[in-house]
Amino acid sequence: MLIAIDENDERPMYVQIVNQIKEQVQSGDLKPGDALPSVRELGESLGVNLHTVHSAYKKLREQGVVTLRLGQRAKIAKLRQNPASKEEIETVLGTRLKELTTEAFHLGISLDEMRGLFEDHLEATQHKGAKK
Amino acid sequence: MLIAIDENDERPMYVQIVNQIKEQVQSGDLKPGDALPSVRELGESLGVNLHTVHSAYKKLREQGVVTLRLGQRAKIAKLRQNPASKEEIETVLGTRLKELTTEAFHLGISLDEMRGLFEDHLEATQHKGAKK
Amino acid sequence: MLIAIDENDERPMYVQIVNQIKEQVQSGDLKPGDALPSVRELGESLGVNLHTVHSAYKKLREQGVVTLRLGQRAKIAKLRQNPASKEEIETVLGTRLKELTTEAFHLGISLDEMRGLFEDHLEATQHKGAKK
Amino acid sequence: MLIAIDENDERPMYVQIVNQIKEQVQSGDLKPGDALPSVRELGESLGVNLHTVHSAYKKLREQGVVTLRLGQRAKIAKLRQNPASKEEIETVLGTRLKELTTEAFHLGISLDEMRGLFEDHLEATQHKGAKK
DNA sequence: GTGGTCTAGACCACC
DNA sequence: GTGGTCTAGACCACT
Repeated sequence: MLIAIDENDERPMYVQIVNQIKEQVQSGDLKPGDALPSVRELGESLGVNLHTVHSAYKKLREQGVVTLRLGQRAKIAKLRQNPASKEEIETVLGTRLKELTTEAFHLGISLDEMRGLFEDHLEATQHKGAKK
Repeated sequence: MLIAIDENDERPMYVQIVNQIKEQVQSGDLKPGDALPSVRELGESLGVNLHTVHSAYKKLREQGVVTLRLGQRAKIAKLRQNPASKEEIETVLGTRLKELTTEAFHLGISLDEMRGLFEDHLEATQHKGAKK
Repeated sequence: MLIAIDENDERPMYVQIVNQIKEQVQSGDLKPGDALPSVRELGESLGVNLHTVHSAYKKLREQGVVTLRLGQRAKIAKLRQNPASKEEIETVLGTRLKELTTEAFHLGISLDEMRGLFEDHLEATQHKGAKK
Repeated sequence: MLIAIDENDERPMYVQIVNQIKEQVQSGDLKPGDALPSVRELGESLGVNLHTVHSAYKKLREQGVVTLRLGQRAKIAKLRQNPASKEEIETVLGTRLKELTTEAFHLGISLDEMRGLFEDHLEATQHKGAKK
């Protein structure tokens, strides 16, 4: 469990924690059934309020990434079997994709360069997943 | 100038305005030199306070998308000629790309499907840009 | 944190706040990681609205001088390691240098006197930085 | 008389006009007694309102750079004989010098580099003055 | 009429 | 408690 708060990242701390845990699930560092550190442990090691860690865990439960049970540690949930509906995918990812390319455009990047960046990223992700 | 505030969109109104104007610059609907509506006009037509529009315009200026000068309407700035540094690109887009694929993973989408979505979006963007 | 609004200074209050904080970072009175007063506190102590302080803090964030995160006090950011590009330096400082000497000329000051003034100022700055 | 409004320069147009005329007086392009273009001429050639040019000329008169007489063109005034008092110099230039070095500091420029920049600028100014 | 600054007060999300 | 957003209304400087 390597989680770190990036001071330069302006997003709320709990969002950073959520994202990093989700990334570790994706990469395979965390597998279904694995226990997460207790709220207290993680809070201490990150130097943040327990409250903050707790709201991160709650968010992860909402998204079906972890399961929480009173008195027990949070556990990574089973991966979802059935993929989201096309509609949901479009709503959640479509907007973000659009914004990503708009952002790229205003940074002066061509669509082809963007494509390259995306491919590189996808490959890196695949390899990372493979080696685990 | 077609801008609309989506009440269901949880992001701040001024961010929605910023994004939509940036999209219109990307699509070619707005070209360098074009004048934007005054903060009062746009505010009225959107049913929001002029200050909200103003903060959107300020954000756009920060990002080099528009130029603001006292006494004159906001104008679309000329497009940046030299693309951002590799570093900046990586910081700004890299993180977002990573999160996008993580999001996709947790929606149960394979990387190949993700690639398809991305390609579709890129093509749509290219055609839109071309037809203008 | 000694900040004061100069009523005779025609520049906006928020700019004065920005400048004074940047000076204190330069002099070493404020160091990376140091927390700034809350917008409410500083506003009260200066006798200005908290929004005025807030817009100063936002400007400082734009310039990379402070980091802002919801729920936490503004903090002095770590100093930039890699200096600005020659281009940026020329645009930002070149114009101001040019105007400074033009101003000096019209005040009847010779370039040599100007040089003296500049040297004096530079030395004063160095000593101030050194003694901290 | 080569004057141009820089669209990227956020300062008021009249300020840009004022500065450019003062620079041309400094460089020797404009000499005491020289007539400036009429408000109408300059306004047309710059594509700005007469009002804007007029307020620039008024500002120049305030600063003793030009003389205005009803029905006549603005004329470059005699250069000031007696330099400004030390006090005035310190008030006008001291603050700006301080801000310049603070700006430089936050751009990651060392005081020595700053010194170099200043020297370069001063030399360029001297040569320009000399060749006229 | 345009953007820019300031005040005032509200409510929210985060820590 | 903190900063972030939004409203509302005032006044100013610039075009």
